Amino acid sequence: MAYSHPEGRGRDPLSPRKRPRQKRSSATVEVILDGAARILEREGLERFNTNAVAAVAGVSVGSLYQYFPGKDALMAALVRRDAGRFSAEVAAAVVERPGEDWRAAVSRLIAVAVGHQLDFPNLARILDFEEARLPLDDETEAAERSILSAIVGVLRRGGGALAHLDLSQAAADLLRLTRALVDAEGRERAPDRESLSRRLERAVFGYLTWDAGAESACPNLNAT
Amino acid sequence: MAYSHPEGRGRDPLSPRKRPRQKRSSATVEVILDGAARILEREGLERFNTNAVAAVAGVSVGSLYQYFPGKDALMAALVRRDAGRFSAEVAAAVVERPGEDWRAAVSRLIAVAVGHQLDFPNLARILDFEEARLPLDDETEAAERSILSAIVGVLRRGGGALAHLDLSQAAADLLRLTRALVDAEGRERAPDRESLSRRLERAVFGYLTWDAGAESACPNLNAT
DNA sequence: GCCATATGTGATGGAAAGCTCACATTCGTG
DNA sequence: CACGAATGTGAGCTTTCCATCACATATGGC
Repeated sequence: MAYSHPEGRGRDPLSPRKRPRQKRSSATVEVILDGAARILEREGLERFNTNAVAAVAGVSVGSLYQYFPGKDALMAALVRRDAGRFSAEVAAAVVERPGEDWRAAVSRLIAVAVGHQLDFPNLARILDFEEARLPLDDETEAAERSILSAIVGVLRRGGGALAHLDLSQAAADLLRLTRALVDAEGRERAPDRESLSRRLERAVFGYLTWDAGAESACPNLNAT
Repeated sequence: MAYSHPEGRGRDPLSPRKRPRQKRSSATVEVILDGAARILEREGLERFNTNAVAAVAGVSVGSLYQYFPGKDALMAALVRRDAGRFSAEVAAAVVERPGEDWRAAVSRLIAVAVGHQLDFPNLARILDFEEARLPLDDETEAAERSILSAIVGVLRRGGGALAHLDLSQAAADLLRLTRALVDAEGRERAPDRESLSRRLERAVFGYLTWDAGAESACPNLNAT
């Protein structure tokens, strides 16, 4: 269910080469993706090559090339898998609880981002970087759109308080901003999820609620 | 003045191999760095290799290897040069104008970041990415520290309004957050400096002034 | 168990990139 | 201009890695 094109034997260097038809081969594909993810997390982009991935995955290069036409296709598949997972987590987080404030949903989104990216911080950073380089396939793009519209949906619950914002732009900004701070925390020797979450809420709610003209109307904010 | 070690012929794979002694060779080093920057900006990390850099720079590979022991040293030199430049721009921006509000200095910092990163957005993004991988030399690290402490210095002028913040942490967060949003804007087809600056001010001042408990005390911020 | 198909293997061809070295050229100085 | 030192050159050696293919093994329906 993760492959979007028919059996196009074609020449698209990013689409998977063929769809696994038996359990065995689906398992192989998963093992390869896991191996690739592991190398990116532990060794970095530099050591990411098809031979190393196959070796770590415990399969032969030949098997890898049965399913992926090249290195970039493997990368694209990783991006797609990750985007899909993140999208699903986001979708789960934005389900509205009865009577809750929209801010609660935003906090859950922050928690999802932290949980998702901080487990494999190097991998997350590399995928983020590579995503900018690779032409995204339909599935990945759909996942990204789904993430953004979920965020927009939550912001809409903010009603008048956020009426002055371009919600699409805000969603995109908040996503990038969050990823950046989580990335940075992931590079620390001792990432502190608590501190990070507090700073993220500050950044996110700050972005959402700051009003250029309102400071002077709010004495507690600019006590010089 | 850009090289920190004596004539250590040693084996440090990141330090420049030798210091240029004549004008001619200093020019060569500059041309090489410019070529490297140009390739990163226009072709990306993938096509960044010593042969291509030498070709674009109009020198032979041999010349390149006279001054840089390897590809990573070249990259490190680019990072160092960029960090130095940015640090200088920041230092100029934080000079206090008589009677000005600290917010004016923050705005100047934002403008500096935008100006610095948006001219060569791909290069900026790649250098940022690679900086996380390379062990930074003393000079680069000093430049980074200088940037952070300049920011902290500006935040100190905020006085009581920012008293509740960990200023070092805030400076680091704001820098990362700003870089992330500028990067993203740089990838757009038609980067909009105006819109970007507005959103950056929102993000930065929002981060600085948001107070978890203050919303309900400020009616204009949460009109549901 | 048999066969067609799917899947797995890894030696190997070939291309790309890192880097060196023997030699050529230019510079600065007397 | 003469000479040593600094700098520049690029063919080509070496290493790394992408990718294929001829062949081997496994699977599932009959």
